[in-house]
Amino acid sequence: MMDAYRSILNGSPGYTCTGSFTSCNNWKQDIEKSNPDVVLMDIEMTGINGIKATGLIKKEFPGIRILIQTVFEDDTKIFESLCAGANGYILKSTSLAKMLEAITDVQNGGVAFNPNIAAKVAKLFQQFIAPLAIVADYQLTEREKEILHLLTEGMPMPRIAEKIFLSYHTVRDHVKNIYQKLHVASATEAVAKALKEKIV
Amino acid sequence: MMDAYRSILNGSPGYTCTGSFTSCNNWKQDIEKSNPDVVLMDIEMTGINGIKATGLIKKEFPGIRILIQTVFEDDTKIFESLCAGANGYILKSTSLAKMLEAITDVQNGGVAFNPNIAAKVAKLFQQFIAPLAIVADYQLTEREKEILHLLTEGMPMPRIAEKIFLSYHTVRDHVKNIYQKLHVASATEAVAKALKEKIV
DNA sequence: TCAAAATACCCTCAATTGCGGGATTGCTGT
DNA sequence: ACAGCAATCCCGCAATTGAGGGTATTTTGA
Repeated sequence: MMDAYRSILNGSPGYTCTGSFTSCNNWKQDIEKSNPDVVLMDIEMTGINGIKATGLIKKEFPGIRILIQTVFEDDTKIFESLCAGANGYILKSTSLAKMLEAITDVQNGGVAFNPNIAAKVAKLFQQFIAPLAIVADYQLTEREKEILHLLTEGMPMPRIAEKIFLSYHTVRDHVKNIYQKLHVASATEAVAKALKEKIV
Repeated sequence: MMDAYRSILNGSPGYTCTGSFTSCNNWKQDIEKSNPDVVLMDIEMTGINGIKATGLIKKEFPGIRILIQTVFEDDTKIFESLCAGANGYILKSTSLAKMLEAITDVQNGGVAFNPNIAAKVAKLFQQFIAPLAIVADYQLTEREKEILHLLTEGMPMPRIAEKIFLSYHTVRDHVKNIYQKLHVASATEAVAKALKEKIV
């Protein structure tokens, strides 16, 4: 398998395989010895897996570009690869021409995704970011926001009163109003809503 | 310009241009009349801009796939397009062959990015999502996680006890242990920590 | 196999909170 | 000028919570 890739790459003008390794156990020496522009990384590996290795290599050699190549198409792996700093994620089923194209793209500073992988990335993006973008407005006054913020720090009302030089009673009144505006009935609920809908 | 695209598409086997419009002011009728598989969307438009239009179309016609095509390459536009539900983002400088390929990919359920756009998407991903992924581990047991979760819903302990068929006392014991493990001293603090560090 | 967890249950007391009232001041918009 | 509202202060009662004690069963790992 490895030798197949090696032959293909070396047989393609413009590409040279500077090394191939079956494990990431000696990744540091391997990288230093073969000195690649682009690493074709397999996720499924004994010992250190490809995603972990990607993180390690990126930390040690930020200039090296890493293209993940795998049979897996699941969200978690894609997610983790992106977090680890991978410069691309292509499936092993990808045609040779596309693979060489991806390597070139990655070497030129781009990031390569299969269209269906890109779809998953976009989906992940929407899943995680879109909820963050909706900032609900409950018309809280400045005081109320201030107190709500201190509540989200876990500060009990007596402490809050001391901190912002208000009477304990006043703080409790503000909290009462906050509950009304947020339609909640307890501090934990208010804090949860504040953090989930990032009102703080 | 528009006519150029129309001719190119109609001249390419497998592609048909069912309509082209200079604004998104009548997007609904336009879509209904032309009934496209894929919309090639321009961001720069008078009236409703392409990103807003993408959001509107996606809401009204979830099945229609939208490929953003623009001269802009800035992070904000890419970010917004993704949030609006775009199925691709390619530059106008993209070659014709690549553009047709992108349209096909998008029609087949994929998402199309130029390699450098994909690089920006990956960067955005790492910027916004990776920080969210650091999940602190406080060695909570299943029960504790369950109860902590209910706390983050704003449920008071007596209700939690009913809900999970435990004695009120037991729930309080678990909560005590949670406080110990999270190094907090109140429900609001625990909820705040749980949500901020997404332990839930 | 045996100790350590996890799980479950119970009690008490003081602190905190939720909720119902009532009151004053100062600013804003009509 | 006056209603409306934010902001401030106060009281009391009942419910909930935090912190301290104690016990027993089951599961789990060294």
